[in-house]
Amino acid sequence: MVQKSAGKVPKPALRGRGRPRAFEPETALAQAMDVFWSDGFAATSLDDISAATGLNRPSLYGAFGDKRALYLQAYGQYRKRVNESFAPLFAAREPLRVKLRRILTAALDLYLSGPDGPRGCFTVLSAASDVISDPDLHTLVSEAIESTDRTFGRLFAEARAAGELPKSADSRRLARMASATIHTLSVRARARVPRAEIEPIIDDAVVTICGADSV
Amino acid sequence: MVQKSAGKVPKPALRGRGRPRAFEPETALAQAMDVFWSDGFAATSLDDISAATGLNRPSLYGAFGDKRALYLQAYGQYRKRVNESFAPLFAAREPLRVKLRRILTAALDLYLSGPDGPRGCFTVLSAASDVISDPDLHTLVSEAIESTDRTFGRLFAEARAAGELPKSADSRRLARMASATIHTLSVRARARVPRAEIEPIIDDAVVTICGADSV
DNA sequence: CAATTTTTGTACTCTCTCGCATAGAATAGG
DNA sequence: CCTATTCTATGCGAGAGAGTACAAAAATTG
Repeated sequence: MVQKSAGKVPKPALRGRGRPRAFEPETALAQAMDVFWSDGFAATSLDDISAATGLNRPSLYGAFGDKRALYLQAYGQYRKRVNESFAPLFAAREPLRVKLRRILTAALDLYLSGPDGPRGCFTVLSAASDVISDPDLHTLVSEAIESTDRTFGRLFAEARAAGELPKSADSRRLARMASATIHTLSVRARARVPRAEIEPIIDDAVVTICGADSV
Repeated sequence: MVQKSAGKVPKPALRGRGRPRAFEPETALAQAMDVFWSDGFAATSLDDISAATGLNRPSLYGAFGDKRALYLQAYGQYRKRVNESFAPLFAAREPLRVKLRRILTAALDLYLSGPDGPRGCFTVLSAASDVISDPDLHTLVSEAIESTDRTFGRLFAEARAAGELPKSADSRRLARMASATIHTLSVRARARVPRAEIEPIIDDAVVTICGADSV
């Protein structure tokens, strides 16, 4: 079996004694993530992942452990990638109103993306999964939710300090509302609500959080 | 096998020719709903449902059809029951602020309830499920989301007509925000966020929608 | 080149699960 | 009382799925 990705050669660095891996774990994990993200933990078989990655099951076990461990690592990679791709949007030097709109629109783009239709937010899906009763996944998901709240909270706190929000603004409260927007975007995207019906929600959130000013 | 419910005797009305049912379909459906609601479609086996209802699989097939049909009917019953239990809250003659708080609190109560920990909203779970690609379930879930939006929309339109909201209020926009609150409550409840950390979100929503007035 | 180590691929086992076939039980009609 | 009809219960069969054993392959080290 051969990994189904571009002909990237696995980094030869740090190779040990035996036969070298014929695949990049990062790539395989990304491909596994795609399947779990579409179908969820229970409905995804290791054969599905084997097909998606081009690896056979023993290689998957050798590299990642059992199905549960693989899911946790795939979800971990999702969080890492999402954090990396959103960080510049949060750090941008733009008016709050513009920045918030860009962030929410990027989230909607992400949730509507997918090879076989919209997939929503992997964190929301993981919370909905039956595996949420697993303590390790529960920890990851809780952290993800809190992290989103905190990241929005910092954004609004800084905006208030910069005079973009009234002094009376409660940054944690605004952050919870932004997170709520994220969650409703995910639910509606996954439910295949047409994009045109979802986009007004972004307007709602921007107006509610930043005020009904012009522009 | 005997149905595991209180000793309710099945209604003898409308019985046909052959051997009568030894169980009430409504009760069995409610028990099946409980299992699906906790674990989702894929992670629930018919043996799980058989154990929960006390019926054996052929009886389930005879009464409801296959697993997918059973899920659809269980979810249908969920919607029916939820609609029935929330209707009086929407119809109550109370100030909007009080009414909205009662509705959102009842939703949170529902989402935190469950024999084995909080379960969230069945509609959100169904949207997150892999079965959302099934056209029939997709239709039911879309209807449920729209129905919630519309019900809140009517509430706010009437409140505006009664002078409880400013004439400038956009009832559909406010309805989307109330639905977003519902969705974030579900996600956080299912993720086992402690109730005390979720409740402020209800305050946020009431303030955002009804204004920051006293009381 | 031989020995060692690690990965790969095939094939296997064991369990779970869906759906159904079939026989027995309970009821209504004649 | 006998037959037709409908439900219950045991259990089968085919298949999917998770995890692993084992041998072959590919690399490093001496």
